Amino acid sequence: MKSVIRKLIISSLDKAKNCGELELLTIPEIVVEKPKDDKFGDFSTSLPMMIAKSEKMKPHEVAKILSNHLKSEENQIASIDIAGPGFINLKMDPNFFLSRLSRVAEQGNQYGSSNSGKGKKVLLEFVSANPTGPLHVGHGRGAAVGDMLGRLLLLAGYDVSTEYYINDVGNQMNTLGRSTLSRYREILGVKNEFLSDYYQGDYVKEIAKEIHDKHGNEFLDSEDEQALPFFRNYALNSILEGIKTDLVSFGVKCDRWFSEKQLYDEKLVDSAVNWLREKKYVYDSEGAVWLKSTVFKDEKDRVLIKQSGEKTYFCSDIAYHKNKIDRGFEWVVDLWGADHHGYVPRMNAALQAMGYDENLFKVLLVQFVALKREGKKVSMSTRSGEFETLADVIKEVGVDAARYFFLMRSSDSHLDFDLELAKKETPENPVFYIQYAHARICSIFRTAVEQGISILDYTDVDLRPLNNEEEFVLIKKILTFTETVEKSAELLEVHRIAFYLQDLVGSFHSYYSRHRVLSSDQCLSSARLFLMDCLRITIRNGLAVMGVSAPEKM
RNA sequence: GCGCCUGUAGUUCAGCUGGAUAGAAUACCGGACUUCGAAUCCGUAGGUCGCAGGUUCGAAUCCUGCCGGGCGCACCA
Repeated sequence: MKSVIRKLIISSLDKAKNCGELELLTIPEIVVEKPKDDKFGDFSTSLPMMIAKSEKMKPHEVAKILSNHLKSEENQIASIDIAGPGFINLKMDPNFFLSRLSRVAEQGNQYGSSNSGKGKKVLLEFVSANPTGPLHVGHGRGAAVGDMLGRLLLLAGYDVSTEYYINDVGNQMNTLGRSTLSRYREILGVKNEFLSDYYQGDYVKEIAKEIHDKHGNEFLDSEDEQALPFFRNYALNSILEGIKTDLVSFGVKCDRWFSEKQLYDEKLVDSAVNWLREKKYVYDSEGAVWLKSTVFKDEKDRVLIKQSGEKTYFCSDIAYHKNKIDRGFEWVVDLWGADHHGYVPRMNAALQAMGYDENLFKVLLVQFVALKREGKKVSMSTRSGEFETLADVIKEVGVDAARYFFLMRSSDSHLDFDLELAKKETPENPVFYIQYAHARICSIFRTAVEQGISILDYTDVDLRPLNNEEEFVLIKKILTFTETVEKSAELLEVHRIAFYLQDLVGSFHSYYSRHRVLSSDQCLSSARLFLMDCLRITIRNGLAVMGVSAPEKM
């Protein structure tokens, strides 16, 4: 909607320039806003104040010129005012909104989609939790945010793929193997020490038990080095399967599972290092191989290959990101837990060393989740084994509430997840408030059918009976859905949709309590039903992009 | 010590690429069901936007300093 207004303003700027009334050597970005107070109209722009200085005119004079041109522009504008220090306020003709409302029903499940992403190829990497234990709530937030971003970018016209990077090599895999082997030996009653840096969680015992069930005492006399590969791989696969299952049951879709091991097998890590060496950003020192990341604002140079000859995690991660870009992605977005933020500068440095534009790569940091139960924080630590798993949370509060709670806050703010609140089926719980609205609208349609009131198609319905204030509040909010999606996608800010829905649905409940949709007036009933249909579509599509269900009955 | 995030109503949070009187939810209090779902609505009240300077027509928003909270600063991943 705002883009329509923006076009009108640009057109009147052109006219003013052609008439010689304005010089317009430079034109700033044209900002169209919805004024906070409705009495200022439907749209406003502060443009006169922004260009007054360069035009050497007073804001009011600029506003006068522009508003004269706007007047002749369109019959869609009901009135134009110049207000305050130099705002232009526009009030639109009711038909401006009504004609756009028809398109909502026409688009149906596609309403909200646009081409603002212009088919840009985006790769979203998210979760990528080390396969050394089950997903916990922190991963859950990353999963929910990443999955929603995928849906959001798709809706906004980006060509998006999602990926999970599996760290299936390195020390932690060995530790996992040793942990499992040690538990296995415990089952066999073989004396051995379970070291403090082993993975403490009970899931390791369960995996060991599974191995014992299938293989009995087959590894009773095996030396560590003989047995470890088997235990490592078994545990890895078992945990990975668990992660996949958790994600599926959380409604999270992942297009590709990318293995770190595969990067090594295909020699992509070596070639990335060699490539950087050719570019003179790699040097040898103290028996190790280093990247000159300080050239690109990292605080110190980083080791790629250790004295031992092993490659660092950073090293293969460079190869991975190079690979992403080689696959043709134009925007590479990573979601990381906030505890990895110190890693951002070195990754940026690595990509710049490889010669890529710094806008190509973007890290979105997802802040921590503080799980609360009856006001008390629940602690999370993989090592101690006292963590709250994602699966447990889903089991307790359900997928819808869990996803909604993860998605209702800005990713870069710390999240208090109140388990008791998420479980409540009362209006304090925001997700129920929205779902209830949807169910309530569906109920109106059921009643309409019972009463034999006809539900007209968008091509047949006469919307003119829609004329009260609350109806227009609703209509205007429905019509901002698409731009909310676009903005949310562009800024990678998922929480905007939750706030939008909360606001939209609040207006609905308020409307509902003041006006009857169904009455003896057929024309009025049809028009209002149509409005309800558009609203239902918007709520459903909004919840869908969050991955939350829109129940017809509750 | 250095770096990143953060500080807005009792609480949880929006608003942050500068705009008009700083918003919502929740809690508290007071109202509203013969009529489409009261899982709802309406109303009252609640604020030195952490503090202090600066930039300008205009600052919660940008800059600087300070204070408080979270998280990082590995030849771990």
